Amino acid sequence: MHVSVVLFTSDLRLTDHPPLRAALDAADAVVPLFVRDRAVEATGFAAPNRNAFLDDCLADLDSGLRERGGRLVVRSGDLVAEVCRVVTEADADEVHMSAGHTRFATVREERLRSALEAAGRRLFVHDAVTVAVPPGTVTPASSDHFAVFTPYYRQWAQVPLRPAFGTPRRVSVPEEVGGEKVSAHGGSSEVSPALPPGGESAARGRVTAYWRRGLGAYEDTRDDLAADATSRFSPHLHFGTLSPVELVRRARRHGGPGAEAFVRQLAWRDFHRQVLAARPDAARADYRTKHDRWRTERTAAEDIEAWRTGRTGYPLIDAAMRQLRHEGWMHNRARLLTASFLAKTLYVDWRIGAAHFLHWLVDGDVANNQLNWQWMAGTGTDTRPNRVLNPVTQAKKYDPEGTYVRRWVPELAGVDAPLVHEPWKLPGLDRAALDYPDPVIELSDGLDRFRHARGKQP
DNA sequence: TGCGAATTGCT
DNA sequence: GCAATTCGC
Repeated sequence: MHVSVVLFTSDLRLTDHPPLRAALDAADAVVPLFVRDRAVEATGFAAPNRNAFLDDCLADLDSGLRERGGRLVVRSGDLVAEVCRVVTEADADEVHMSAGHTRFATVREERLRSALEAAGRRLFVHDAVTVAVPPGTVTPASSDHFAVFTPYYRQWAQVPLRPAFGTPRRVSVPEEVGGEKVSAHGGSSEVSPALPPGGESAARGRVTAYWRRGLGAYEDTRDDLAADATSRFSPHLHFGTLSPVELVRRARRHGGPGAEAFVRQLAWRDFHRQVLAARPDAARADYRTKHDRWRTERTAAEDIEAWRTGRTGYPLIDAAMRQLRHEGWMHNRARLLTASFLAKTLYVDWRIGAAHFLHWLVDGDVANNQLNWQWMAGTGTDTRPNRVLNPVTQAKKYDPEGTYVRRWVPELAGVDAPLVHEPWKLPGLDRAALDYPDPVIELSDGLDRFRHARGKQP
């Protein structure tokens, strides 16, 4: 009897899953395996919200497999060692998994390949599972990756997508392979109170609802903070409970300006991945350094703490930072504004902001998070000079009624727009009654105050 | 190789 | 509208 192993990573679904399909085609039985890799903790990118969401994903994957006559095998330890152990126990010939695009993922993949080949087994790594268009598929004439989104997108849009696979009817799993008990997360004090549920079932429910109501209006509503009309697919895309290939295909079939704008945003995921695949160090180092001498924990402790806890005195910034902690999620427009505020207005090292986001975001993703932070900090792929988003101007534009601010900052619940966005302009007595902090910095002198610290090195 | 384009801010 | 930088053709 032929047995193959499907190693699940950031692809926790049964629908449109090329490694699972290939494993089923190659063997009479498969072992669907997930390894809680101890080494992930050491990357510094693991976090309570994502661990809780992951528990939901695994529980749902397990029940999906059980409905099809199988089950999910979960192990803990060193990923390479555990996969080898399972391969031996099941006497499997081959292992199928999807490609990762961080340095951690590619190094781990190579270790696994060597270990398996030494044991006479084969590793198959599948592309186009966690992205629609894999890194390296399209490149500019002069480089191994695109550094500007628009020319990338023009080519990306021309790439023929592979067909989307359906959900397998039956998955038989050999009985002799054992694993840990799988159950949905029980919640803990570390986890955001309004964390969304994980798992492919929840993801597909969200797609159905969004396709019915949200997608058509995406172009017009995606930047409206109060409407909160975005898809909220991001955690599902991060954990792979949704397939990017399937989403792009379905959106294109749907058609219209909303679907087009939505597909364009999905292309940003692939764009950031092809940058990170070519420049893995961009997860921690400047992609294009400007030799900034950032303020740090040591020199800006109070400002950083005010930003983290949502007490900067800029209502929109504070609303967004509180939403992040409460939901483990933040509106994309708010991510740009809070990042600009920390990196450009407070002139704090983007890594400090990126680390805070990765701690709380349930969709926290090395490629998207780090490269978006770099984009906003001016060290990334955006070349435009000194782009500072003004938190008051942007608040009036994207939250004109102040609804978003009042939703997250109860101190300002009784203040109307436009003053809700600049409460320091309220008459003295009204302002004193608010119990809301004064701005940590004047917008006008923000950059000037720190610019002396910024200079080119010889 | 000159030129359009880039999740924009400020006048 | 202009700012004023870099990519990619």
